[in-house]
Amino acid sequence: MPRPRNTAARRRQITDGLAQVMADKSYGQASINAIAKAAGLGSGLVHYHFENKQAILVALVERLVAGLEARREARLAAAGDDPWARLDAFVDAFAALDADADPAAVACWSRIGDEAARRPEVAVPYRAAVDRWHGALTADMAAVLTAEGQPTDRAAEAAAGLLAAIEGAFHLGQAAPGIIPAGAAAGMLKRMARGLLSADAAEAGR
Amino acid sequence: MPRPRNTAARRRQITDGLAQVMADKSYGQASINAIAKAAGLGSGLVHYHFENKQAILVALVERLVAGLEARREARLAAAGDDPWARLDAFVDAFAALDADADPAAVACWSRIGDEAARRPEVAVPYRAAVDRWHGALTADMAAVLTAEGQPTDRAAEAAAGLLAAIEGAFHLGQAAPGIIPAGAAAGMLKRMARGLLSADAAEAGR
Amino acid sequence: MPRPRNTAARRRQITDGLAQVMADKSYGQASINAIAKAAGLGSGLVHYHFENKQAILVALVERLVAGLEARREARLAAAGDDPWARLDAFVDAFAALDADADPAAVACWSRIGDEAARRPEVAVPYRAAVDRWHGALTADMAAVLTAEGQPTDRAAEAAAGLLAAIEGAFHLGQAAPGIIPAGAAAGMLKRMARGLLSADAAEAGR
Amino acid sequence: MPRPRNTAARRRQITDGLAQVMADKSYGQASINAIAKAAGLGSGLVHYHFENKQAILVALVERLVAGLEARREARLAAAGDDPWARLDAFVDAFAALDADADPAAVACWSRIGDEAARRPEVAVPYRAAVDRWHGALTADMAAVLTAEGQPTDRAAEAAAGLLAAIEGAFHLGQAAPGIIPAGAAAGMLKRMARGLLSADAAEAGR
DNA sequence: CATGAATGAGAATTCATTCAT
DNA sequence: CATGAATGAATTCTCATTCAT
Repeated sequence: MPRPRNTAARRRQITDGLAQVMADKSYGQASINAIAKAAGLGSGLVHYHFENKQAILVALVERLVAGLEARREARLAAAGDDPWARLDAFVDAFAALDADADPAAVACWSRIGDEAARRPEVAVPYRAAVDRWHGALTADMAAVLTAEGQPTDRAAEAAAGLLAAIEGAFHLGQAAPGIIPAGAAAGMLKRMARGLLSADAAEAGR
Repeated sequence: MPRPRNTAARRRQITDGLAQVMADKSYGQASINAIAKAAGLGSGLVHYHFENKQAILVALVERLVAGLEARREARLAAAGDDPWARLDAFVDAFAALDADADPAAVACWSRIGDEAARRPEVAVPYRAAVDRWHGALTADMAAVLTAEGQPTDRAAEAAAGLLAAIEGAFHLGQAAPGIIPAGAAAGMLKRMARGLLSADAAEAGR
Repeated sequence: MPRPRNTAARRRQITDGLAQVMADKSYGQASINAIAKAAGLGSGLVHYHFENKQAILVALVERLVAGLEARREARLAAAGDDPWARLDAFVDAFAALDADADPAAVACWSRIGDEAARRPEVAVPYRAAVDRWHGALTADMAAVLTAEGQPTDRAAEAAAGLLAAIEGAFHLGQAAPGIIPAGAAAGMLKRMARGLLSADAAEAGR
Repeated sequence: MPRPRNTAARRRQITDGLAQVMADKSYGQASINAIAKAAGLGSGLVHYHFENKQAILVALVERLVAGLEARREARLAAAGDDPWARLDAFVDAFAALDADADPAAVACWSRIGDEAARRPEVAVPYRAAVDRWHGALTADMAAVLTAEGQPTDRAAEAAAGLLAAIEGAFHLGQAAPGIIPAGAAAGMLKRMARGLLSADAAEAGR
């Protein structure tokens, strides 16, 4: 009659705690004590459930990625096969993160890329997600280009551009709040996507 | 006969040191000792020339901003009054940072927005620069829209979108190297700018 | 119907676990969790069977001592009353620890003296055993000296010397493996014992 | 006009502090704070002068080894070429450690072998010293055997035996104080050396 | 008896900042 | 101005011990 296992719930509490702290502080400033306090747990328990601090960040990245992908899946189901609708589903999945109930997630995501650039363990799930998204976007964009009778060789680059714009919207939203009007992000990103795929604009930038 | 003043040179050495260290580590991980070593100076000297560590970051932000604005000024002179050329000058000024000799500056800039979001002192010069650029871009974009007979009310939002995309290109370049093909950033950004300003795309995103 | 008692078996499992862990780590580095894992038990159970961590070490010392004395008893039975044979039985009992199946015990023993020097509770059984062995050795050595017509006043000192050499063989075997050739320890120790008891060598060291 | 360098003196203070603490506690129990207090320094300074705690131990080992070798050199000069005298010089160099002013060094040395067995960095200087001493002892013992017309093939093993006995005298002196009478160690060890080299004893241990 | 979660004190280590020279 | 030593608080991590089940 041992105490029932609750590792999954505790790990979730702790990653939530990190997300809350990272809404105000950087990952480096998020002390284990602050995370534990935000999670309502003793500090020793954090290291009982996680090997080290970085492992919490990795788990948080995995959770945020899974959440984003779940949002996208939900919207893709409604989009059917229309390639523009599929692109919009992608953008909306990210923009909805902003609109939805989890402001901590937004603040975190804008910081995670930087941590990934310096910490190989964090880079693994981050980069895997980015590559997955880049592949999916490239396919959707190629479908758009094909439907419009254009060559598809610019699809990968255009997908990278849209990813960059999405990431940038998160970052700018954190670093310079108010510059992007509330609710404007999704429309902005869709217009940029259209610019990336437009035949007219193809010659811009030589 | 007083020793000749060399404060300006020393401050430059030290901000350079910070930039070098921040190419590999986050600001939080950049210790004063590491900065001093990268600058080729004794560690005690750092606090003689700077009140505290954050002041170095502020000075670095100011220097990077000044550099970017100098690049833009140089290109604007060549652009004359053509509004599209002025927009391209903006994009090129940032993209050139990438192409130019200073990879440390690129790595730093992608990190500075995050620090600005958490540190009021850093936010001051960062936000001032972003606001300045946003105003200039808004004006340039309004000029484009006017020239094309469109209403200018979307100019501010479009300017925010382009800024976001520029920032995003820096961030994605650091966090997921290789996703954006080398040399492709400027063209990508210009196409996105055209998308933001296109009459056709105006209805995208409802 | 009460659950059958298994305390003795559990205590044995746990002291075995400590011995295994101490073959690789020092006592200080042997955590309760590691001991429990090596014993194949849950960590909470350790403190059910032992008051505290040090009690495990004390129990282990008692077990190793009992094992050594059992080996000596077995060999003494074969040695009869011949004083040289009794001395050899002592040496062989220790050297056999080395040759026998329990390398963990060897590694432990070389560490236990050090712990005994710092922890009174551990010192109690350790010191008692050493004193017992010293007394037995002194008697055996006195018998040898008497048989050879020499005075017995050097017996106690000689016994201490042999004990030191035995301990030293364990320590050196751990700290500098290979210095003592495999299988050479027993012969070496017996020759040293003869040196300690030799009439010729009596004047050495003034 | 910088503050004068005093790193060497500080490192010496700190290794002395470790030696003092290790007279009462094991290395594992010797906290940085305790070492710093024993050295009369702030705890932060310890890590300014040493990379980490283990580096202090390594430096201490090197210092103790150097001290022992200096003692031996001094005695060797007086011993001339007489092989017995050279052997006695070795034993006396170690036994004098006991008699001399530094009881902390004795307590440390008895512990260092154990640490060396578990920590590769500590093993390097320890093992190097042991190998050096083993080589020197082997040569001296071979000279003795040659002078007495015996074959020299047992010299290396005899040297290992004497080293073991010396180490054992340190350990037993710590773990069971009083067993070895004060001042008796050197004579004991010399008699054991004679036993190891005696023609009569050669057949002992079969 | 048994399990594994929980606690909290203490350990090593880092580092911005201050100071003596 | 400049150097590098010194300080002490903060941080991550470990772990014996206790507890709920």
